[in-house]
Amino acid sequence: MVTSNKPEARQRIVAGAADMISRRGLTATSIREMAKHSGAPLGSTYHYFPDGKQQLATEAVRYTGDTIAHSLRKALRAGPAAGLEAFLALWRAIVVDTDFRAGCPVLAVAIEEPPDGPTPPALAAAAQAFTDWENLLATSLREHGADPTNADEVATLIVAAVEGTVAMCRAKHSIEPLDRTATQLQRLIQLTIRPA
Amino acid sequence: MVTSNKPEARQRIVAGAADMISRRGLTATSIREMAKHSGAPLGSTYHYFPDGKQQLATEAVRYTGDTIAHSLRKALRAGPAAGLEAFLALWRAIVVDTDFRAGCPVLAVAIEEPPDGPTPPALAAAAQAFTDWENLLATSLREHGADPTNADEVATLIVAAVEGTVAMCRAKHSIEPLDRTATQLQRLIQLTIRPA
DNA sequence: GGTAGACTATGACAGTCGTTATAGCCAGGA
DNA sequence: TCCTGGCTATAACGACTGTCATAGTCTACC
Repeated sequence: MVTSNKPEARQRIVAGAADMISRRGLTATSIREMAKHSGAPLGSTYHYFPDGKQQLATEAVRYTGDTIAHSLRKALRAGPAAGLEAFLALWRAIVVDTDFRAGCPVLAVAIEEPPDGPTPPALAAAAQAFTDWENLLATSLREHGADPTNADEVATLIVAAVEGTVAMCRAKHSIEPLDRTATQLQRLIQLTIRPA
Repeated sequence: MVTSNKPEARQRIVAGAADMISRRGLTATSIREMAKHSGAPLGSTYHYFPDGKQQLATEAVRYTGDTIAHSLRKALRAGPAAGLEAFLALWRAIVVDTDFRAGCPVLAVAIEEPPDGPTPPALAAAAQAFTDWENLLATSLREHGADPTNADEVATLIVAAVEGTVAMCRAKHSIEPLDRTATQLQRLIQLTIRPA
């Protein structure tokens, strides 16, 4: 604790914002709440993120996208099935540990109507996060013998299904949907890497 | 136009609220906007829905859940594949017709953190809508020879995947994810109703 | 004609929103 | 010692939030 922990403050705000957005959604989360949730003063958020809420939200989405991608990449070194296992475990932990209150901030940003004009950067970051995850899964599937087209389609299905299942778990206050989805997605992976 | 169209006003408000929630989310949509969006005065919303925003949101979710369930039930009479086809077409139309601005109000409500205390009725309605859709699909799968456990799991996967895919389409401003998901879900249905 | 009840118009309430401005703190280097 | 620059504290801005109360209009029936 001798060294200043100021450099970490910015990071903490981003992580806190991601958590908050994953619970409440982007528009429904105020900058004041994000600041308080990460123990930072309101003034600091505008110091670190001069472009305001939009910039903070964008960095929060990118942070989540990169964090998940990093875990996924590592797990996929043991093959697609292990990668899916880790991907599911990751979301399961988030949902269960927060008692079904938190979910995915990328999804939350994705389903908010953008204002007229150019696509807001936060929405673009959400699209990028989805694409990154899909690419990681598709590459792994191809490397294990999947037909390229099938690999792309299954990768998209996995990301979509997991995102949707997390939402269903929150609504039902149960992780059962995630267990069901897990079984079928694993079955599909086996079918995909060993072309019938 | 001789008869009064007042009885329809309430219905219009509910439908308008569902559309609005599917675009912006529940908390991010104000009662004033919902009223204006359906051409009703603000005072009328509190006349028809004395319990305020919560009641209106709940009815909007139920309305969407029932509407989709009705279409799905009808399409499933031609079998699970036809049912999935119709389910996908339905969401595709919503997403494309609104230029990727609207999605599913049930999902939108499902991912909003409830306040402390009892589960809000809108969230319960979202859970019910998901369950209804799953049951329709699972029943149809069973009726066409699927193993019961597989039927339940595949039904959950279908609902989750479609919901997630709609969100991905909105983020990417493209219906390609829906096409990919469609192909793989159809493949999975064929595999499920003809046990390997 | 008159009256009851369904619906609407209007305005207010206390609170929050995103954002900005200004002034203050408090560490580091000269 | 002073001073510079990163960070914070405080207050304010107009606009918006959910909700309610009141007064008004209009329609349908007796």
